[in-house]
Amino acid sequence: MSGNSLVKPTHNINIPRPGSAVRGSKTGQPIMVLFDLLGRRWAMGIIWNLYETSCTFRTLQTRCESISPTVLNTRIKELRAAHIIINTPNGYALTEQGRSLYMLLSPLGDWSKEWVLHLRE
Amino acid sequence: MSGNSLVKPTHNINIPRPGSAVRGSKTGQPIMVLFDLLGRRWAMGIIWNLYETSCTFRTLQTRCESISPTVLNTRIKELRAAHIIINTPNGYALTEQGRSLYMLLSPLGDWSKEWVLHLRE
DNA sequence: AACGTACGCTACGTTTACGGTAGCAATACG
DNA sequence: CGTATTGCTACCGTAAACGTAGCGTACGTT
Repeated sequence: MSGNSLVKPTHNINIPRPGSAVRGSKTGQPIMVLFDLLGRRWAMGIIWNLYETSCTFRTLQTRCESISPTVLNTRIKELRAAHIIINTPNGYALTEQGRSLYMLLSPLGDWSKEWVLHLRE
Repeated sequence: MSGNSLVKPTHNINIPRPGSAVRGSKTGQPIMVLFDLLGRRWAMGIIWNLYETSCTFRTLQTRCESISPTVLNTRIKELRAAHIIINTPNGYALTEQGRSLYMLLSPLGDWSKEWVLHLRE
């Protein structure tokens, strides 16, 4: 499945692809494909943690405080297939696209702080 | 449509709350709490679909092409608890905060289109 | 060579989330 | 009365995620 020649997976990973499939969107609108990709546990957290510095599998695992290696590996495969992260000699890093995606996610940081304050009331 | 029928959840829903818990973040950083909330299936899709017009439970279910009522109801409870959506006489709608959150998610629409084009190569 | 260490990653069993279908109670209207 | 639509729940099977353990490789040190 998904003619992407990655390492043979333990259990089949279902990488969101535009135009077909993706959980729930028959039309395969790009935004829904993206939401499918980002709406998986730890996906955005990984992007967030990779922006400052690239890092190895294990340090990434440490930064995401409690992610299992199984899920981390799955997310890595998905995000690599999506060309959002890449494996460099220095470890995993955001691609150019990944960095541009981070720039869009970045404002959520400030928003979440305001949001938390508002929820406290 | 009756206003607020009382909430009697079948299975306990675990609503992300700042400061404690949330899947994987012991520190409870706001951004991680938000990622926990948005990184659940259909969460962002619901926000996306509610921006144009507010709509009822069933129409929302229709707009999200294949969401089960169980999950939709769970997401609604979570997003309501987070003050991102609200139940109005006209159906469910984004709150002021929800709309400001949408404004941040909105650029992802264009980004995803570019991203899809890049993936096709 | 033998040792320790860190690396990316997998196996596997348990728990949790999600999907799919059915259906209930409440409201509205004929 | 009947029917239709609403929000929402029950149930159950499947898929995703967690937690722990460990493999194989590549280093550096002694």
